[in-house]
Amino acid sequence: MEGSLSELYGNVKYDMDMDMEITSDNSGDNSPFSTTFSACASISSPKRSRRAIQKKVVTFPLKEVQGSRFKGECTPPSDSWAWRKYGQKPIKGSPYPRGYYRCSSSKGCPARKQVEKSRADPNTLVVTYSYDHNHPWPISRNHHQNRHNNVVAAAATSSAPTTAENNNNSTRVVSSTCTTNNKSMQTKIENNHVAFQQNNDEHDQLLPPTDELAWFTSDHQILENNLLFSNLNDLDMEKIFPMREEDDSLFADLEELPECSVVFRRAAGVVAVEECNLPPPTWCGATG
DNA sequence: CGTGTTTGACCAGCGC
DNA sequence: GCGCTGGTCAAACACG
Repeated sequence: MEGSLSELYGNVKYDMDMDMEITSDNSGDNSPFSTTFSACASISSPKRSRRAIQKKVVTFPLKEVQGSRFKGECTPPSDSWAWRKYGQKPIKGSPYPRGYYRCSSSKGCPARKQVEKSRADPNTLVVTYSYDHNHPWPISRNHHQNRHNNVVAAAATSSAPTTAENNNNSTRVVSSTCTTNNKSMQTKIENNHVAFQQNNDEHDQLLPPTDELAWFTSDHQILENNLLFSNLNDLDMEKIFPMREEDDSLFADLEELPECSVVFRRAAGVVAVEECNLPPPTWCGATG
């Protein structure tokens, strides 16, 4: 959950150098999460190397975690990634052990994360993600297919003309199909794709624009930013957000999307995220 | 059988 | 060089 949480929620800190820190304050954001990027002393990468690499720290209020399906001591909240625990160590000065996880979504993936309770606040769970700083932060379960796109072009087909941006020969297209007459919904979608474009240089991820709406994939995989729904099972989701017949026609237009595309939907709208001009994979090696 | 967890051992970095 | 600390390995085990 964190990958997206980091971008979608909370106060974000960038610490790209040992002594430099850039803080971005999302004022007005009610998010309970906070995120820190840093490139100080290290975790992982080359074996046992402590060289400087980029890492990202996300804190979760433990009550939020416990309120979801992820209950228990230091169980990390879901980030729609597959993580495999490979170690746990007691940390000096902290009454709580630190769990070590590596990404198991793809063979050879260098992504790591550490999970521990905050020693200062036992009600806070601290998750530290670490990657080689040339690599994007993984966000969705499909990151291995989609991570290598660093430009976003957004188009709301319901109301706005298709726009596209190109950078580094890589393009991502976000097309929003609105099926409702609800003007408020259309406005939200339009605002979303604008925000998505504005932030695309930092968002090497395959997610629809961030908003207060609840987006999830067509197969009811709940997106990371929907903690409220994270404790619902597929049956519950089907009851709450039934796949209507008319949705099939909506998705018919998406048949031309590349195989790596992910379709996000909502109760009254559909967002298709399309990947174009995929460059060769540079990170995990495994792609769709 | 494949995947994930547990846990003791191993090893690199760092401070003294 | 030595010891401490933290990150990783890998065997054993659990589970579906």
